[in-house]
Amino acid sequence: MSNTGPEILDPAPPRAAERILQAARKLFYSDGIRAVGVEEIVARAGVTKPSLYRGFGSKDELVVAVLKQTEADFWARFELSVEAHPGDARAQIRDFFKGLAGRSTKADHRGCGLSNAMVEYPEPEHGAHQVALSHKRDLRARLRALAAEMGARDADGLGDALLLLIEGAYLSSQIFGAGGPSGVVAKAAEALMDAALG
Amino acid sequence: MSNTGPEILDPAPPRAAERILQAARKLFYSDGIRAVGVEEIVARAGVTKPSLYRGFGSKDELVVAVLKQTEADFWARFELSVEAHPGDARAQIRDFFKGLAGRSTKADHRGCGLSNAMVEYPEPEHGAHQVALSHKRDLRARLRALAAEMGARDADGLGDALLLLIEGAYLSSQIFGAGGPSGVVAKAAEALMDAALG
DNA sequence: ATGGGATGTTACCGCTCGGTACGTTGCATT
DNA sequence: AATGCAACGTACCGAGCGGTAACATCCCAT
Repeated sequence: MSNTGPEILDPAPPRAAERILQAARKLFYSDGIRAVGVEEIVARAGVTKPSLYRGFGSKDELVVAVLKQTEADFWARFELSVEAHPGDARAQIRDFFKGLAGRSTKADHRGCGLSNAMVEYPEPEHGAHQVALSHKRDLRARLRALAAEMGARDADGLGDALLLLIEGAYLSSQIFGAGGPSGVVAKAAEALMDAALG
Repeated sequence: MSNTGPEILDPAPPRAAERILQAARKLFYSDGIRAVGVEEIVARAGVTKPSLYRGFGSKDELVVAVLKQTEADFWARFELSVEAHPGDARAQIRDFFKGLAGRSTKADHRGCGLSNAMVEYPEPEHGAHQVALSHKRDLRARLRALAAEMGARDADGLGDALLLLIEGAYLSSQIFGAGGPSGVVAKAAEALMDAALG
């Protein structure tokens, strides 16, 4: 009642830009980027349009900011799998695929926001395209490196094959929802690794 | 100069609706559906807007018509692989994956228009979503049936794994362009079939 | 030759989009 | 208490969207 001073439990009330970023991320992910207008974003964020354009120069810049955060979260999850099994590349991959299988078989999952952005923005000039492409290139290199680390004969081939499974799980998850083919992604990855290590 | 009669070299000038359908298909495929306006479509088709709305009730209906044609072409290609190797399910799959690998590693390839439509239209009510989903369900069933036909222990598992590779190639092709991971999709499919047949 | 379907032409509608000029609030500092 | 300043809201804009009305024209079949 009488607490008029700075809020202790929430000392930094989320700035408008942060609320916009989170609202945009949810909406872009679930509905698609082009399908969501700035009006809907600010409404969901509980702010107004000028706040969006003060924090971000344009909708496109907001899209880029959202995708960069998506990428950061991806790598955070990925490194979690890596750190869980130090020095064991195959166990790291196995761990990651296990998590992927779990996420990809949940209803309303929409795969990878970065992959989806590549579908929505084929033009190489677009910022969204560039962020997503750069991330996928990094992922490809990372998978190839892990494949080499686990001693695969054709490391690049195994890394690429694993990437195909990952992207396939992303796409299939939003096509089929729960009970889709993504349920077998971890087992398929095992089979490919078996074959490449044999 | 004096040729005012019917054109001999082009005796059946394509009806407006047909030209619109083909123009829309190219544009939707290369640029994305939401990114293309009706004005651009009729310009490319060399017709005018009322012709579009006489042949198709709305843009959404045109989208559905385009996707249905895309689906028909897909099955035509698929059956070509099947008929090329009567009674040999594994050879049929191998043939299809070979063609898939070839297409998916060409620059400017944009994967599967039906998969892309699922990304652009997550809402189950949308006609584009329904056409694409129905097709993917059919494809899943078909792959599972072929896996059973070739004697896989876990036929459903193999069929789903092959579907993951296919969708992965679709997505990867438009992410990486030429030289992408889709180049290994046929080899990966072989490895999975080997593992499932023992 | 003539009627009718399909097409082209032109102009327009309402709506929503991304984006902005300008006024208002609230809080820290002095 | 007055001031300064950053953050926010109100109200608006031009453009492009999907879609339509009304009318002229072409071409083919009868």
